[in-house]
Amino acid sequence: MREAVPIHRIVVEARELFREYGYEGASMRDLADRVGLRPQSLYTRFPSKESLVREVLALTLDDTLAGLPDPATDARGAWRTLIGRIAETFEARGRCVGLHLAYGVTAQTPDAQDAVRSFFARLRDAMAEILEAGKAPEPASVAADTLAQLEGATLWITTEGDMGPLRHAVERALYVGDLGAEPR
Amino acid sequence: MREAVPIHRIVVEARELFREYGYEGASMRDLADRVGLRPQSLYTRFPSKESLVREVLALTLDDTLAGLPDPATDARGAWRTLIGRIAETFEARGRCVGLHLAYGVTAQTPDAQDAVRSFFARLRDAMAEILEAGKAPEPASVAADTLAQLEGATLWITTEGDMGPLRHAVERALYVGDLGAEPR
DNA sequence: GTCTATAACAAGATAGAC
DNA sequence: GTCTATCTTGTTATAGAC
Repeated sequence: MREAVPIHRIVVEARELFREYGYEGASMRDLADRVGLRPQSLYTRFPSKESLVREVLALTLDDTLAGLPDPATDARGAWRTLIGRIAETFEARGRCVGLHLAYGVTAQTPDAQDAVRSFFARLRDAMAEILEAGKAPEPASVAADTLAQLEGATLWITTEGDMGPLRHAVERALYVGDLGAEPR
Repeated sequence: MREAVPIHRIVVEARELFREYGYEGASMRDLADRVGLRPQSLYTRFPSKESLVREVLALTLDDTLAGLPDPATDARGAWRTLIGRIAETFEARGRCVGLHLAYGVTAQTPDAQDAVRSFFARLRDAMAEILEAGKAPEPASVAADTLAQLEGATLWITTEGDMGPLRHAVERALYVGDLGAEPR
């Protein structure tokens, strides 16, 4: 009897595929190959390819937000850690799964579309909460703008391997999160 | 004998499909349906689906840059017109074809990948040229950052229909292009 | 240039044995 | 939980008539 493949492993590999190839470009066959299963065996763990989107984004949100410093006592540290995590992932992987899925899922997969919307809304809200705890003005708007700038910078990583725009986006992000800290 | 379908029409419809569904998600059958042809007839006009990427992006670059004010005599006007065109397209269509293709084409379609890289490099260079004519500092870097910020803002249009981040990105873009104009 | 017909293949998903 | 086998559909692309 063969060792059962951990579900976490499947979701992690699915994330790699979605990030690199997008929703349409990722196939259940490729995923099965990566985890050493037959394609059909995936369907005993997940009802459909579409359902993988929610799993992938739930894992990613958890990776991003778990164990952050408490915004109430260390808003600046929470902000810097969060921005750092996002930027590190973009640098290491070259792109964002969430953005690829945001562009890649359509009304034909409404559950996946909802999962994407929910993912970004939660991430933005977590960012806004930190900014608010740090007494930054317009936290919701600034959170959305900051996330957009980080995401947009992945364009240059993907097309040219240029990390410059991401680094600039990180600098701007750290600056807006510094309000309330000692003056510079 | 039936009227021949203009090639421009096919490329325009291909652009809509690529923008909405991405490279993998767009099918030659869908494209054929849109222009009123059989899928097979497309192959007398284009050697492959991959070749459409270059055509679509060439058309888009032309739409974006054609007839701009001369940067040498009106850098501020050229910049404002260019940013306005990009932003209008993003607002009207909700997303950017170029970004969808940047994420969506892989090493398996190297010609398409090169077309995407070339598209963004040319657009950035055109923006940098305008900034340089307007005596803005670090034109190449600022051009790349500006384009990244506009692109990133489409995340919120796609997921939530929120135009706020795009409008903020436009404001920042117009600000950096105002250097050299009368002080504010 | 467009058509009909078809090739050659890969996709997501299901049934039932072990 | 994983397997073999199979179904159904959709994909890009080609051959040849008109």
